[in-house]
Amino acid sequence: MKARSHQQDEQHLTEQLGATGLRLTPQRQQVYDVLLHKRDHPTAEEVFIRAKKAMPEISHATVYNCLDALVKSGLARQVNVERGATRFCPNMVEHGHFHCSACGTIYDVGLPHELPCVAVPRGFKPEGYDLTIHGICADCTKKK
Amino acid sequence: MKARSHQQDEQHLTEQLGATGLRLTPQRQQVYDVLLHKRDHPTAEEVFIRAKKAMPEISHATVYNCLDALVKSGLARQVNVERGATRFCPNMVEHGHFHCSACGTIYDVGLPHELPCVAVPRGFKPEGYDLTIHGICADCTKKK
DNA sequence: AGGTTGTTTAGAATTATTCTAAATCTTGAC
DNA sequence: GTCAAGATTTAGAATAATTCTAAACAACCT
Repeated sequence: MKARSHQQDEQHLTEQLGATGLRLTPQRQQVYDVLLHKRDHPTAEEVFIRAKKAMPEISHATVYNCLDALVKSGLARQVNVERGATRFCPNMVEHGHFHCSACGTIYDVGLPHELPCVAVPRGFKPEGYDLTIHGICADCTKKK
Repeated sequence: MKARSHQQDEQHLTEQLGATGLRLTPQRQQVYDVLLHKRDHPTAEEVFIRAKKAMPEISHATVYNCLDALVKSGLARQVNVERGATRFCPNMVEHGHFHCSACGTIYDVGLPHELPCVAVPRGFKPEGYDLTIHGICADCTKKK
């Protein structure tokens, strides 16, 4: 994993947001920091709780707004593996997700390189894809 | 597509539900009929509205219960492509989904046969996977 | 400075889903 | 067949997830 200085980080954020016509605000910075800090695919609610520790005045709606801004700018991905709250993931390297149906944990997993050979019907313009594998993770397999 | 007689259908339902310890009830039959009738990946709410036409007394909670029963018994799949209500799909042949980010429509798409070569970490037990392709469908590409 | 536009805020509103307790139905034991 | 046990349905309340609204604030351009 290539480390990035704080300053580089900030510049990266500013650039990516800027390219989408959005500004880098302290709130967006904070929400992004939360995502980077613990990469456990938190829900918006969890991000809200964590962000409040460093920025107690931040509001619910702002967290949703910031998350949307990050997703639109290509700084984070939305992850929907099951009914319930959407989760967020700052890992923008191409990867899939393993969803443990026993404990609910979501793990990032690598993808084979030749995946995008899926045939979409004529005229359809694919822009990206999500792959989720459902099953039982190593921890839960052991416990049982 | 192989057609099935109504009677075969009913037997299939009874068997699949029975294998999961569940009964075939008129409500479950009705909900399944709704899914089969129009395969547009409806939300639970939409299924509720459609089911009510034939069975006005059916309740909200029952539709959720029935959908869960069908999913548990392998008669339908849940589809989560974005934030918002979960959708349902009675197509149990292996396939992926194309989600049009312009109109929101979800299309079933075929999958290449050698897909499951994704490497999951040691100790993980994969049981199934979902593939969603995001992009613009043919209709929306034309319109623009 | 002044106007415009983008962003945040608190809280209300809406949407999606689950829960609860009572009523109803099925099934198996007698 | 009748009855108890367990499964299912129902209406409505409760909860969870997300979006909306209007006012305040901030940054940017001139």
